[in-house]
Amino acid sequence: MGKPGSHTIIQVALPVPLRRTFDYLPKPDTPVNLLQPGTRVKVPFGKRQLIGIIHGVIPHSSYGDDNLKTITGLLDEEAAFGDELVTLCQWAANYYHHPLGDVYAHALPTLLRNKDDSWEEVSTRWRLTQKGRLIGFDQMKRAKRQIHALEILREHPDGLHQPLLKGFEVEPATLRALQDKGLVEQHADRPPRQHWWQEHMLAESPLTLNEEQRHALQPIIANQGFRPFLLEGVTGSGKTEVYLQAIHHCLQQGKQALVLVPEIGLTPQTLHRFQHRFAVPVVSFHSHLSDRERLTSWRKARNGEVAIVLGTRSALFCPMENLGMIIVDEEHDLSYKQQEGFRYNARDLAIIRARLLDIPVVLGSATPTLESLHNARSGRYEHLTLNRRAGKAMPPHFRVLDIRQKALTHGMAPELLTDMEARLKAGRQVLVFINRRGYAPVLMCHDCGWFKECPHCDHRMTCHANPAHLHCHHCNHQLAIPRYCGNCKSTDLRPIGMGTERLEDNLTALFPKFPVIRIDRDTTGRKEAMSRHLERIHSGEPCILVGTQMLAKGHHFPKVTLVAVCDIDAGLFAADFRATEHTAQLLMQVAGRSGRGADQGTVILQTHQPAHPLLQTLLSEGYGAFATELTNERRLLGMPPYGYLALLRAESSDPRQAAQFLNQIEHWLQPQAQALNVEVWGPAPALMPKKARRYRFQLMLRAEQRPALQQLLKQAVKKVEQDAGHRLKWSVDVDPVTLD
DNA sequence: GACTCGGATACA
DNA sequence: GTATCCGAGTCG
Repeated sequence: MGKPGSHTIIQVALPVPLRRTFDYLPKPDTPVNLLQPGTRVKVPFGKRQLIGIIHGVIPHSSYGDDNLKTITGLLDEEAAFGDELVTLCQWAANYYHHPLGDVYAHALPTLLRNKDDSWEEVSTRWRLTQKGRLIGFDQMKRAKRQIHALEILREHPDGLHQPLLKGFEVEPATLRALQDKGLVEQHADRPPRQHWWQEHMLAESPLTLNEEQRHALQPIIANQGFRPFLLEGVTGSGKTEVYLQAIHHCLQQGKQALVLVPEIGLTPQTLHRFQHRFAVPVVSFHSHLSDRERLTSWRKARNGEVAIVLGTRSALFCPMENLGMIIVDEEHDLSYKQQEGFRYNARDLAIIRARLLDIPVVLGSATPTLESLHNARSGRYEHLTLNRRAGKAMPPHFRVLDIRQKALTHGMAPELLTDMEARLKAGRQVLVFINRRGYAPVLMCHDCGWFKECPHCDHRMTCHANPAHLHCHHCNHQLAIPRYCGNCKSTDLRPIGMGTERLEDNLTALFPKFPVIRIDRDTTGRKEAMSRHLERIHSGEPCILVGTQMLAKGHHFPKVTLVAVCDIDAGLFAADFRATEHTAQLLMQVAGRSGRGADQGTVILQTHQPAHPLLQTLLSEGYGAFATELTNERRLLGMPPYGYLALLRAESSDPRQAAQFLNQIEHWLQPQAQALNVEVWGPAPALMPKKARRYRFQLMLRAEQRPALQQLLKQAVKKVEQDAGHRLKWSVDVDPVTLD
């Protein structure tokens, strides 16, 4: 065990927006083998003390060995990250062109990022010293409390924890006094780790798989080593059962499993399903946990105390002692991509992590992204399909309802209302989907057409009724409802268009005998609110569910036999080139909510574009054919999956500064871009040019090959880092999922 | 990102 | 002469 000599320099990655590491000297007596990459250290940085991560150990610093400061201390005896996570973070920092220290910071639970306590669970016990065991009480004079404490501790030779001692009426002050006399001492010990492994893993017997499911499961469990699978299964085809059995197989090999789910897909039901199936411990890992809870889950996963981690995006970085399989459910879901700061895609990093560990990874979806389908069709992923709904459930029946020239009641055609009424009277439930929160998307002056725009964004304010106010959904700005027009002073202001709140009101008026349950971000703000709604729905009473895409994900409503999509048209003509893909995915998701019980479900789509080719292909030939068509379109445009994109965004409070800056970058970049065969477009205003008082512009980079794009990005980021002033906020987005 | 420094500006 | 704001530079 060597001591650090003059040839030991530690490179530390710090949580600052700088794309380099900083060199430090270790403390003189630190054993070199403790200086492992991934270990947390506290270091002086300017006037501050920061927590950083050891990146590596080198013999000499290019900064000059004599110019270095010495670290304040090592925080962990064992690296917080395992080797594979260190490599994963480095890979990600490199690929997403994000500062390494910040990547590490994202991968650590908050408590470890900001506090310098150890991640090891250490509890201290008070116990007697040799002197304390031998001392006679007559020597203690009048210290009655101290004698009492010594008596208690003599009865407990292994020592006692502070809280227990409190129960024996021993105060901390007394203990400290005894400690000063050398009669008692604190002894740190680690509670014994309870390893998850046990003979019987299952708490309930697995369902019997149908032939399709068996065919899908077989290659996953037969596989040794790294292999990505795309499990494409229509809603209700029993993907989860395949996951569960694949995981069971993995556990039997003595290995843990990591399951990623979308942000709003991690319902208590999902967790319960896993916990009911397995007798071994399952923990969840998501943003609703407190910092302390997150640390506990993290530690248990790291120590091998749990068999399965079920979590959202950030769970990808959960250290696991012996990970054997990763599953990414609903892989098309946008929430896998972080949309600010470190803009990573957890689905893509899951593939990388699996490759580093040489284990299988399963991406599952009813509506895979074009990228994943492309990878599957080209053989990079193994393509597994489930086309039949499991059990008795039948595929839903789609009906396109042409609403051109039709008289609509609150945006709903007469046929739709008749159908709804019939189903409700037959004791069924109906789901009405509308992807707009609030009462109405705009409050407009009937005399002159004026409406209130958000003072900070290029966007109209959404009208909310309960409580009554105007709300900007982009920057959260809120205002009272104006009493008269800001232009002509007329008092005739009218809500135009339909949101969930208004639809709820209207449906309550139309169907007074049936409850209307609205589910959107505004009605599920509190933790229990959602589960209360869900309980009511699952009680099975006939009712109408009104909601946004929150309703579309992960839930199972056996009594719903009709799903109505009020307005699909908006999604068909959005500016973002991925909008049609996302609309189709959402549509299939919503449709999947119906008829999951024994009755066949119906999906009614109201549209002014009944002949729209997307709708035609999607409904008559299914998602696969639709995806093929859209992929061919993308091929002609050179867009993903036939090309790779990156965005260089910049925003400033000055309307011109960001555009000018990007213009400069674009000029500087152009010659190199041409040499690398990368196209640089822009700068163009972002889809929402003004958001939260800032003016936003972006450069788009497109390449046929990833390496060329990466190489250009590297140069671009270096240049931007050099040139961008402090007033300018900028970011890189590799493989953006939205252009906004 | 947090912090310091120094020059420019404002004010008594 | 002193207080204050802002941009630039630095962090090992």
